[in-house]
Amino acid sequence: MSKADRTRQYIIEAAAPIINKKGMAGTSLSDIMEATKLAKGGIYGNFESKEEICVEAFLYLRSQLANKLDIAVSQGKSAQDKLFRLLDVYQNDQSMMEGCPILNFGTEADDTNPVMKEHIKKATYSAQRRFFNIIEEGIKNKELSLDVNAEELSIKIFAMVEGAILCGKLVGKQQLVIVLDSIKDDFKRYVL
Amino acid sequence: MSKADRTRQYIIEAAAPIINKKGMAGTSLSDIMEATKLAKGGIYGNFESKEEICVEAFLYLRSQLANKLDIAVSQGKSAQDKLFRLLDVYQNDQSMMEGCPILNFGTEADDTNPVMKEHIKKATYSAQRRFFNIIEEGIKNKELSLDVNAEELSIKIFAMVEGAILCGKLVGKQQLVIVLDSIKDDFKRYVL
DNA sequence: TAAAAAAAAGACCGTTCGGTCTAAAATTTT
DNA sequence: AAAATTTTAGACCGAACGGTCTTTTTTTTA
Repeated sequence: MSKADRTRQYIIEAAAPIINKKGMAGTSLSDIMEATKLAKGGIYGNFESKEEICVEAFLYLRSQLANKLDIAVSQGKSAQDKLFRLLDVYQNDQSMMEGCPILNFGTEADDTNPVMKEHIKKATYSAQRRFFNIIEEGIKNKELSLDVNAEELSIKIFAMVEGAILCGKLVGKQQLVIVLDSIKDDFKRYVL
Repeated sequence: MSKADRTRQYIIEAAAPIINKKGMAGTSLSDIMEATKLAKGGIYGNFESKEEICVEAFLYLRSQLANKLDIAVSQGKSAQDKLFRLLDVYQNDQSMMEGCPILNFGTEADDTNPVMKEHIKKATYSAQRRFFNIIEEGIKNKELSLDVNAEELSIKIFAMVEGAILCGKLVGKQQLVIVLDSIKDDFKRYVL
């Protein structure tokens, strides 16, 4: 790994939380210079635009979160256990404190930035697929009622989680907890 | 209504959809000048900062949407009818096409703009209260099961709606429809 | 309709923006 | 360790930013 590769990664990791918090338009190059303690040359030697940094920052945050979620799922012993552990990451993980990157980047990019939007769309699909896989496997293993529609339910749960995160940020964490708990309660109805 | 009052309102109405779409940081004064066909003096004679325009734009969008939602509710003949009409506005109304202002402004303001955040918090409460009132009245009128928790359910439905709008923007309208339909299905379980 | 008051135009301000480029510094290769 | 290469610093660029102020135009009052 060359010096440049390490610096590039360092910049991404330093910039990502700032961009996630202040938004893409709201984050200036000087914010990134300050966070990295690097001068302009150090930044632009490794990236060709602010936009590229934003894209990489999103991909980084998304993969960080995805790793944690995947680990939580893999530790679950049943469909219900997997789902509950997954939701607990959304509820408690430190890196979620500044909000889900899909939510933060998604609301800003949807109307303005087609490249970014495509990345976010893919991230959304894969987040939904994580729920889908749990449900489908649960059905296959006869843990869950046969009449659950895995596709619809996974989309619904994803929407609730994102809505819950929004409520949590706007009103207070108690609303996040209320919604995530009610996802769990709803899910139990399908467990055989 | 003085000329200034009319111009002020005109600026708000012209700027609001742009700010809703491009974000507060992403909307420049020249964007607003272009949309209003007004010069700087015309803008700054009526507002003292871009921030003030953003706040007024949010309050305008919020009240426009609230009116439509309130009308839909008032036309409903039962708790279920009221809720379904309300959800149909979220699903079909033209002004929703560029996204819910609570979602758009909320994700941007939560970490950066305390004044704005307070307005959004209030808007969130009142959006949740609209669901709450329908549910509580439904219980009172013996249309709904006594064991529904109106507070939790209203928060949950709100979260689902916001999540649904996000999914609709990121992936496609079909996901909005799937989630809103499943809110309806869930609700029917409580109808006596 | 003339005088007074209010509102809008647009030149202007300093600052910050994203981005470039050369020279210096650090790293890598030999 | 010396030479060659890569990487970083930071001065510099034009453009665009939010915001001010004086002048002109429009509206209101008399």
